[in-house]
Amino acid sequence: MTDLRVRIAPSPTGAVHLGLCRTALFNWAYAKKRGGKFILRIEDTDRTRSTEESERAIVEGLRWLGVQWDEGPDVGGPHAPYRQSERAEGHGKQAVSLLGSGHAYRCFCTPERLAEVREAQEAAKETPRYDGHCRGMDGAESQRRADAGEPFAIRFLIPEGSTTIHDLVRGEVTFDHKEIDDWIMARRDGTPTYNFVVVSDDVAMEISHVFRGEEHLVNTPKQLLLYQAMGYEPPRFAHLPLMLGKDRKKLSKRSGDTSLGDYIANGYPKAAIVNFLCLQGWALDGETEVFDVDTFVEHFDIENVQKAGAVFDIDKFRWLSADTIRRMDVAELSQEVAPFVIQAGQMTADEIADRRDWFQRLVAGEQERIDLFSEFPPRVRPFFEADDAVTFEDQAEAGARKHEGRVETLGRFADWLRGRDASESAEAMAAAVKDWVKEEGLKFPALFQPLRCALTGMAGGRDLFDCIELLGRESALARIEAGQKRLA
RNA sequence: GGCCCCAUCGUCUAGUCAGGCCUAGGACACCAGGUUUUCAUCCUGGCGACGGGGGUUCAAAUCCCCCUGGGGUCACCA
Repeated sequence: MTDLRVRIAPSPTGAVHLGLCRTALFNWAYAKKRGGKFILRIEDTDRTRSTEESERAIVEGLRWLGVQWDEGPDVGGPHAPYRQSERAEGHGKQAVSLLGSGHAYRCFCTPERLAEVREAQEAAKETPRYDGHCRGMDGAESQRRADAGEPFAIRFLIPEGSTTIHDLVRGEVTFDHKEIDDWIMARRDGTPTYNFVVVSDDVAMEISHVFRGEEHLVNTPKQLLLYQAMGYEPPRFAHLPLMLGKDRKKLSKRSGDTSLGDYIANGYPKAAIVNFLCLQGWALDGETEVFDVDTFVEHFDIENVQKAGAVFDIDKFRWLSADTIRRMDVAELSQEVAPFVIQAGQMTADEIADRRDWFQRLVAGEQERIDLFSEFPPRVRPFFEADDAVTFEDQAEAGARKHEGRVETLGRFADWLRGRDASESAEAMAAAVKDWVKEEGLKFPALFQPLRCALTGMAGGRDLFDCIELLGRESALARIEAGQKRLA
């Protein structure tokens, strides 16, 4: 049996799309489970659109996700180089040999002529396709014109017949060759095109399985024919269902954020991103929604991949994020949330380190209240405001003002608080205050709403005695005093 | 439009390949209760689907055909 080798071959032409991430995850998991190799190859055949920056983003993004490649442009490997633009030599030789064997031919048609043909076909409501103008050209003439320096592209000659794909998720799919154009393998400038290099490089890198998005299904017969022409055994193919937007069309920027970077910036935990992506087109057992990446690797099989497209459900993604956050331990969550706090200018990295316990306590109180890391800073804003300038949100202030004796109640509470042992825990205080409220003949909201407003300016949130402890008694008392004035 | 793919709750899906265990299971969302100092968490319950029509069969969500619907693709992009 030949070695199991899979690859992901992204083109570095933009942000790291979630679809790429999912395809990478599926390929990687498949290889990992079976002891195969996972290869990263940069498909930069489009020199004008490819950028180094994008390549860097892909390498960083996929690495962040946790998929590790055994061979790639950054780590090298036995089949280097792993950047297609650096493999031109092999491509050129193959094109020439295909020309010699009659599987390909020179096409001297100008882009202008091709455009005219296409326009005429469209006007006649025909399917646009190459009209085969140069297909039957005499070999000698072709050679003569080439020698004379006339520019030409190289087209692959599609023979008569049909091709059947044995797709691992879709079964057999047959294409009549009449439907396939004599496609261009090499442009007039000599550079090879995708359908050509992808086959050439997959052969060179001994790729055994090609798992990619469904949009590539119709390319597959072209590639299969090329494998045949070159005399190589093709890999096994599997076409993954597309990830769809709310509009049920291929997920694109129109329907929302599509790049990995967007979700990282929005504070989705890595585990949630991975988990969610795994659920797009695949399910563990239909019952278990939450699982880690090791479990995914353990259970993933290409045969169990869904055929129908999967609509990207942001609500479920968000829920998965929230669930992941709730299950983290506080130290870990603190670390994840710290960059967002720093970015918001609330604390510096040093301050976070110096006040580690305080910070973790701050985080612990929000663990069940945030769905995304990015939601943390706005929720703890009051803890970074001046005691006499806490931002009162409308709802909080309105709630506080409902209570007639609010100013007096706050005053009496302040007195009560001053009388408590300064080292008393928040838990003990919370218990004690209930008795006090009863003694005072108050209802809970009559104290808690004005108090919460004075302390945090918010209508809801963590336990108030937790707030007091976080603030420190002095600051808490200052806020109550300021609140008495502001709520008068 | 041609070709190709697909079709279970609004969404992600289990069940389909090996027809009966399915009066179709889980999750998100939504609704209603409960817990709670608020918010949130959490718990309980509810709503909710085999696109339609023909077959095959004792029996079909599962097999076959047609229709309908959705998607992909038709570049000297990948």
